[in-house]
Amino acid sequence: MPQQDKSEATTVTQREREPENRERENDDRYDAQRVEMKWSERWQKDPQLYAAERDSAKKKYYVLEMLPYPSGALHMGHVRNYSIGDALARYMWMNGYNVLHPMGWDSFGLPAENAAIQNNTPPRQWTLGNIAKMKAQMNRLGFAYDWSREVTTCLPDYYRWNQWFFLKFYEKGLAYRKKSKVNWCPQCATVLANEQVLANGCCWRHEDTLVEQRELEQWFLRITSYADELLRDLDKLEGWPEKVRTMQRNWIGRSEGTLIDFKLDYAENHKGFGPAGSSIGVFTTRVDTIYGATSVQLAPEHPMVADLASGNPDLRAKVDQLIAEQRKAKEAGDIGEIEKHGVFTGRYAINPFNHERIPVWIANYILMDYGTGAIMSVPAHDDRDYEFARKYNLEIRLVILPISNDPEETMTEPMLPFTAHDGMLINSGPYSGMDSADAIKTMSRFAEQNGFGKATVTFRLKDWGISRQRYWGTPIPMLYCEKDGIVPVPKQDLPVLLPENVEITLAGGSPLGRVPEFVNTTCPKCGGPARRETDTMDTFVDSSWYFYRYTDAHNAHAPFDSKVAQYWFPIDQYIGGVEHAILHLIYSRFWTKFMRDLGLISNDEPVERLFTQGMVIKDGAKMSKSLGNVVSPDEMVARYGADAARLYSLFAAPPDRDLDWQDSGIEGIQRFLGKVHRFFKNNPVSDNAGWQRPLPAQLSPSARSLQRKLHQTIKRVTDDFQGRWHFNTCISAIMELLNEANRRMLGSSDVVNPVTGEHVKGDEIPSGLLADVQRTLVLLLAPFAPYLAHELWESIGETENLLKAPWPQYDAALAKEEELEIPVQIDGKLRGRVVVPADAMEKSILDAALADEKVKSAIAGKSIVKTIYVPGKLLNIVMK
RNA sequence: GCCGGGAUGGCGAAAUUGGCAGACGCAGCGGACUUAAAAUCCGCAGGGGCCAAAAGCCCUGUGGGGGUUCGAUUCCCCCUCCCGGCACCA
Repeated sequence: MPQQDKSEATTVTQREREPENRERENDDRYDAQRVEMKWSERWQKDPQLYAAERDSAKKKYYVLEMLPYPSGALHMGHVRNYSIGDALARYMWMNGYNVLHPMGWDSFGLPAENAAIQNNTPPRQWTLGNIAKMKAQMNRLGFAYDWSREVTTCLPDYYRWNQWFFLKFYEKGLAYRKKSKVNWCPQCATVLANEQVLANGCCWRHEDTLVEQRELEQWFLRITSYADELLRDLDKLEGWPEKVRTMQRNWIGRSEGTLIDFKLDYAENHKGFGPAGSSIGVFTTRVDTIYGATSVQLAPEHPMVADLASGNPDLRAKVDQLIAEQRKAKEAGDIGEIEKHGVFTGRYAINPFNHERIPVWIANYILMDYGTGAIMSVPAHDDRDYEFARKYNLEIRLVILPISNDPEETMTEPMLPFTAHDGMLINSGPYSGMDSADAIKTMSRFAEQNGFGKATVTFRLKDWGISRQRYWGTPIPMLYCEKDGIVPVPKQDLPVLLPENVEITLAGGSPLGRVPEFVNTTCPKCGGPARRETDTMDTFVDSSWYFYRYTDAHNAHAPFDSKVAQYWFPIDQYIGGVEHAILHLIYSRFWTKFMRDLGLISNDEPVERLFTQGMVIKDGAKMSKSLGNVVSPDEMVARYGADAARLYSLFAAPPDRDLDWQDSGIEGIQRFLGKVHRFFKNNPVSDNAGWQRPLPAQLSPSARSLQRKLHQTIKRVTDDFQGRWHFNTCISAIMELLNEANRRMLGSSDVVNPVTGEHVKGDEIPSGLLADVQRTLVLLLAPFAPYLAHELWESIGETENLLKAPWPQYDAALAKEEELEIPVQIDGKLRGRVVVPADAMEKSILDAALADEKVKSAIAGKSIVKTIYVPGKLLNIVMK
């Protein structure tokens, strides 16, 4: 093998550095570092290598991995994510698809500002430096990306289109301003992100300063306008994990119910009503229980509370305490377990159905941001209301009885609270006797006809607040003019550039507000002085549509060309961590629907198939600096090579499960790669061998068995790619093929035993079959271990580009077993085995089984009741 | 508390989901090669018992308990523990 000699020569310098290696003239260890560097250099010289084809007649395939935040270095989760995507991209190339496999950088965000303060480096410089480092890591790992389409979200040629989209949202009435709460640290005098608020509610930099809530005017996108469609279309996403669809369904949280107005009792309000008005709007899904309402409960932050507490410092103080309890529970994430507290306001409201006067309470378990922030409390038919009523001795009134198929049970008093939805009304005036479903409809209609309510649908989903009081993000392209008010930046003036050389401190509010040349501008309407918006956009804006930009990454006139996007979309396979199951994936879906309504695209959904991979953990815990269990990809690549790191991340667990990283495991993979390499080196195929598949009739039983294994392996690997993506079993199958081939070749006269040097005469493996096995091994390995695969491909004299070489096909007839070993069970217990021809009938198998000594002794003295034969699998004889 | 996902040898896992439990790999043990080691190759290996040992045979075993079935890791009911998500959603 001439290539072998050449490559030996290139390692001379390395050998001189390690003298003991000189003795290893016959050392056949695989030098992964040398081979990988060689190919990496070659690949990077050809920028067109992984480029998607334009105007291709092939079928398209868009495979995408979630783009990383350029934190400075890849972690093992990235390696796993990209190894999955890269294997798929390579497999699809080999199957003749026009593959789009791009990569980019989600490069705006908080860490760049933190780094700027710590290292006194401008965010842009820090970010672009990290991108360069991580890109080099990706190239070293051998990921096949079309870098000509690279998207970097922090650059103006990308974020100008964020601004463009924002103006489109504004034009369509889907972007609006409203007051909203932010975390405010009085020491820093600035807004904090949630992650900058410690668990005890204090500032991350001032651990004894309590974070306050402040109201600021902020921009919102009206995602709720699409709530119904976002929910409905989840049913169409059959290529998504059911888990993610369920999570999104719950997140959108549609519920049908009724709005009912409870008027405050005027007699109690002789002073008149406050700014919040004279009635409390309540949302309920169970208007049928309204005759059982014995109080109205307000969220502590409900506008009415301010009216009721004005001039009542005692009440005000109690309310403030409820607010504090609620906030604490929310921050700790256990709002579901809050210890229920409430306070009676001293006022009453009127139930519009029975004109009953019921007390108005304020309670810490009522949330302002769901429904109307007020409920009617029906203790007999709601768990939480029941618990609250028991605690404060409020009346509990039964108004629903169970309906049962068993007449005995119907009309008996149920255990309280009785929350089933299919009951019958009692004590409910004219509605008594109706079933719940009918009553809900009839009572909603009655409320609507009488002007005190209506049937309605509410969502848990809230509008998307996109304003951030930070520097490193897309400037929101809006102006504030004294004369004309809020004025959008004209589209021809985009992009609104993020100024450079801004001093980043964490104090004093939004950094852009301190740059006069940014803030001060002129109004495009009146020419008078105007102020720019100084908030920037949430980085989820960037990631909501970046995958469209990949299709046309250098378009200077539009976010992308519609025709080009139409060709590539929807994304055929999207791969990423399950932590993005809600926010990123719901915003992306929203953005797609908005773009469709603008006429930019014609798909309703961005992603056809979604795959959520498991986490990479170490010693049973998530990798983190504080635990000291971080595994660095660079170190793994330096020690074992990129192929080994990639292969191990696919082999150690099925990709949807968590992966517990073990260094000893990757050593095993390194051994396997060396074994593959040695198999080729020890079994060179003579030049004229070719790789025509030998016919089975020409083969000895031993050779035939190797051929069978070969075709079975192709089938297993192919099936797993088509189906469930259990790459761990794909790789096991390839290992088995190699083991089998090694065993057979060791017995073949073609080769000497590498250890003993003996020639062992055994079964002849014809070189045609050997060539077939070697060629197929390379092809099967190509998606998983591209470096070694390319090296071996070249070493067997192939000149075609392995990247586009056709994926091997298996022959079902050659894969079929000729003989089967059928386990024989007596009463379900294994008692023997018989070897039969693959096409044997049940009768002959039974005869063979009954002739077996062990079976004979097991059935002695009993009689056969029946036999069950599962073709090709098992024979069970049932005795009596 | 709710929703979702899990639990299989010393470890990661497999059994394409009613049909031989533990493929493949790690760690381990024994052997070959070597002055020795590394590397490599071959073999053993769920647990327990019968047995001096081996061969062989038997019992038992997929978080726990029950059920359906000729047969259950797989289906049904109950329970325990672990991971992820969350919003007491009216």
